[in-house]
Amino acid sequence: MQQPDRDVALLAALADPTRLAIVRQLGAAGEGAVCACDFTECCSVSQPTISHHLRVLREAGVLVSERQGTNVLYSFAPEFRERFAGIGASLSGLVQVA
Amino acid sequence: MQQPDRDVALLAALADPTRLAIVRQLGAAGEGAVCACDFTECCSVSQPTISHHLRVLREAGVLVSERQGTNVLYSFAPEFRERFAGIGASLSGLVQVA
DNA sequence: GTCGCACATTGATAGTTGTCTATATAGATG
DNA sequence: CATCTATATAGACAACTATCAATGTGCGAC
Repeated sequence: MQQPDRDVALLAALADPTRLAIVRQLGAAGEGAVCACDFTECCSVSQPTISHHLRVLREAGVLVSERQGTNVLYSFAPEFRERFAGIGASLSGLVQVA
Repeated sequence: MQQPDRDVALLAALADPTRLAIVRQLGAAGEGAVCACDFTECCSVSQPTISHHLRVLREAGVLVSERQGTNVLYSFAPEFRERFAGIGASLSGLVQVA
């Protein structure tokens, strides 16, 4: 065991079929935010489970949330793309353009 | 889209501190291959544990192995960089160039 | 052959995690 | 206030996984 690695946490957050489906749905939606209620369709899991996965993605720095009335809108964290690309670069000299 | 399982497996393979350290050490070594015996230093885990992690990375398509006498050399799988970049692209429209 | 080295496999165990049901909170509305 | 809707949290449980000690396998040297 070593000190908490932020990159490991980011990769672990994405390394789940439900969470990857959530993030892909958000990516397909473009730059905008998506209501939490819209994530219940894509994956056949219960609402609390979706909420749990959204929390994991939030705490890993993948997503950010914003209340709007009774709904909660989710969008990519500002630093996410750069961080993911940075991991690729550190792994294999991958060069990336946002 | 249709087969998130392979991508999930790739991300899960990288989402471990020991395995990420292995892959980073390999990335730092440039294009060449690295002997399995050289991975025992970076992480304070036993030899069977390293062997287990190398197997996970191999089966996920991150690394390939090649025997050379009593040693086993590990290097990046040919498709790894492209696959990792493709995941980033599918997530957030990230464009990456190898 | 057999000895020693490098790596892989097995079996067991402790810790982590994804999932559920049940319940709680926050906000809008009448 | 009462109530409905949309998320979040709590607690429990099954499944998975990282790890180790012990053992097995493959290869070169003597």
